[in-house]
Amino acid sequence: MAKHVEPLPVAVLSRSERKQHTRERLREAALDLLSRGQSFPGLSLREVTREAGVVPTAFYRHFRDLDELGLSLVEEAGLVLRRLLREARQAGLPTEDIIRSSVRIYSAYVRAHPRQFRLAASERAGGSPLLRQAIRSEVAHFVREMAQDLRLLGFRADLPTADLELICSLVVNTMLGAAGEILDLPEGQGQAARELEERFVGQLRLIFLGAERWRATSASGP
Amino acid sequence: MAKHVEPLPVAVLSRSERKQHTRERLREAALDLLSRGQSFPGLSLREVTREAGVVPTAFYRHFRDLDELGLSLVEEAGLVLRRLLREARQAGLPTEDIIRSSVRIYSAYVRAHPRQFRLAASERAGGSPLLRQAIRSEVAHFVREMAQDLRLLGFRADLPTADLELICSLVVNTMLGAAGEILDLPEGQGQAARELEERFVGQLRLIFLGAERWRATSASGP
DNA sequence: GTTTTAAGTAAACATTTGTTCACTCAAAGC
DNA sequence: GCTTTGAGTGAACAAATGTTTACTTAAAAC
Repeated sequence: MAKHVEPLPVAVLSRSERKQHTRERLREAALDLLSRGQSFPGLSLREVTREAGVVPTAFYRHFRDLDELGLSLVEEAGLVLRRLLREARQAGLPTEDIIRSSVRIYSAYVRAHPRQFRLAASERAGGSPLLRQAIRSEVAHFVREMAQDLRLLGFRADLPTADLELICSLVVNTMLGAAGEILDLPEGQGQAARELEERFVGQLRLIFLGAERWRATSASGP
Repeated sequence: MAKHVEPLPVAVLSRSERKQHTRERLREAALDLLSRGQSFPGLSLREVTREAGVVPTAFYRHFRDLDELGLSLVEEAGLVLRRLLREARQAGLPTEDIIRSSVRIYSAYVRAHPRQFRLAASERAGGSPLLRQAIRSEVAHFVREMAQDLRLLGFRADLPTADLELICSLVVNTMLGAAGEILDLPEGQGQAARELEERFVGQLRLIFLGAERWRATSASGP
């Protein structure tokens, strides 16, 4: 008749700390379910609370409904994305083959944050209209930052910002598409992973090849 | 006390015709729900049968479960996609600005088959693993056909097929992404639609600019 | 030390879900 | 014409869903 295993030394936590902790558990639970093949509109509130080890009604102490939880997850995914950019910025430009090494780094980063990338990649087009819109807005934000970075790097300094953003938007679309496929690889498929990476490298190369020859659109003049 | 409105002159149909007809109603119902904001994993069997005007149990006379229905929808979407290619082939090359006019045609085609394109665009990354895989396979098929078409048109005749497919895969990714956004436009937003189209045209231009300069990968030699 | 507050619990609810079973009844097969 | 077949019905089920309502109980406020 073991009643209840005390999950953690709980007494040391303040009330608000405890609250934030279960809130986190709920978010984690949803993320786990999502990366276990579920998709967001297929989630149920009770499922999430069950996974979090919490009674269903406790959910309402933290979120109005599942959509609100989802939005907070999207926000976090946006942070993860932008952190990627920041790290890439600090790493500076590698010497040799910049695209290939970027893809390697990106690939590792995706695998290090599978749940956020799966969320971003798979609910970007599917899912509830609310989440979709939120993700689009995060992606747009990311694209703007990336374009700004290209500008700081002096890449195609002659182009107007809108053109740089057009290029970056293409890159990001390709990146997120690749993320979805990377995460679908049945782990340990080294060969398939390498082919995928090869294609990804090729596509980015193609894009930048186009970007180098790109001539400014007429949008900059009256 | 109106019992039941006789929906159609039913007596003239043979048994198998009637069966195929309700099967079609079920598929139509699912497509309608999907393009009304629902996503596939959020669909319920009863919901579909309700929309189709049929009792829930009738569903099992046509499909084992929702996944089977979904697969048949994906198959149809694949047909629609490939029909697009065939029509483009017959239309031949327009004289002036080939990319812009292609985008116009594509855009109209997407709006003419919104449900199939929404399915393809939104369940390609999200949704159930089964549907996702099926859609990926349809898309791959489409990419191969498109590459073959480029070959027949004499575009970059020097490149190996794998490279043409790499290019086409990039194009198709961009196309499907654009389809998702086109369908999300709150109808009547002419300005937004034009901006979207402009970006779409730009990205394709960029891709083909890169494709023209592309140099064959080393994969062709031993 | 007493009172207040609020995170989490427990029970109960009205719906909705997927699936079963036995049934009708009209077309198809003979 | 009689029999067989099978698409669609209707009732019933166990299970799961979202949400409300009243409750415990320990930290926070005084």
